[in-house]
Amino acid sequence: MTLLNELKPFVKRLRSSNLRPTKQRLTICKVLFDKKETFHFTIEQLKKIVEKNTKSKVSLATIYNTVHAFKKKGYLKEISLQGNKTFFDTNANNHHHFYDQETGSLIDIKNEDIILNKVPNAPRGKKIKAIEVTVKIENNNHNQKNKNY
Amino acid sequence: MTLLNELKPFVKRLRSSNLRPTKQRLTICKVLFDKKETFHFTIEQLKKIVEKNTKSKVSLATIYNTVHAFKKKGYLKEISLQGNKTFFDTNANNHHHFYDQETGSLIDIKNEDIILNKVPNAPRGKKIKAIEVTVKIENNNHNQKNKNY
DNA sequence: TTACCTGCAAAGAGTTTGCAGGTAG
DNA sequence: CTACCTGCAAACTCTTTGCAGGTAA
Repeated sequence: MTLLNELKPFVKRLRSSNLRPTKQRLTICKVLFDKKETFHFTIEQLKKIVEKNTKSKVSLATIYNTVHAFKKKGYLKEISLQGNKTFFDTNANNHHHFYDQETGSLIDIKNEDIILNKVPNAPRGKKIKAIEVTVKIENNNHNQKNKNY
Repeated sequence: MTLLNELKPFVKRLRSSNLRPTKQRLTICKVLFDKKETFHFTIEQLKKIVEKNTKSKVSLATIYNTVHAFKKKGYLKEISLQGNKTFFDTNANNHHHFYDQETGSLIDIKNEDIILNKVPNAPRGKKIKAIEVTVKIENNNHNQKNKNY
């Protein structure tokens, strides 16, 4: 395939992870990593975006394969949320989120905007691997709405 | 049915929630609320415990119905975790957890053991509904083990 | 009697897997 | 040529729903 310059870093990244740089994977890389802001997605959403980019269908299995490979390599992080859908985050560092359950939207919280002043000791025989804070948000007028029920 | 004294509070609780105190629901109540410590469970786990208690089968649909009714009433809380299974917690107050992903076990963190010193402002038009901290833990020797891979 | 509840089975939603054909190296 | 990858469909897991028969009030 034609190797555009903009794709070279992704080819390199894939190669160094023992993943062949296929057309599908390069598009997924471009969607995921070619942006300044981190971004949050479900498998279904990613599939739609990738298909819009390539203007052709991509198999669900390929999306799952690639996302899981990237997760294993540490390029993506799976996010803990209520509900059945799995969210992923292109910011693989430990950080925190706002979560609006009504809309399903996720927003990064800058690390300096949350300060944990006290952290418990891990249970015997265990150690702390990561700390994740989820700040659940809702519309300002939520209570008023609820008064009708 | 025979109304044992120990069940009376549950009958009352169910009645006040407009739920009929059936045999199944009373057993579920006993399993969930008749203990000093809070407890964490999946639907599947609760089903097994309830069946052991009643020494008879209970329908999955009944477990789901009842757990969701209790959640709506505020007796149970759904917990945010990675993965496909939904966990519930008999401690419906806002509090935090240790989560060991290797074993799937959840442990409450006492509220005073986590102090958030700084909390971000909610995005425009939104307000904070709850803050949940998940402290992911793993075995102490986890890194050593991984050195083999 | 009436409204509600249970159990079963079917249906849904999200995810994973097996395999035949295709592609990178 | 060989190992790996893609796409499709089937399978799986967890959850929800529809409905007939049963139970509380």
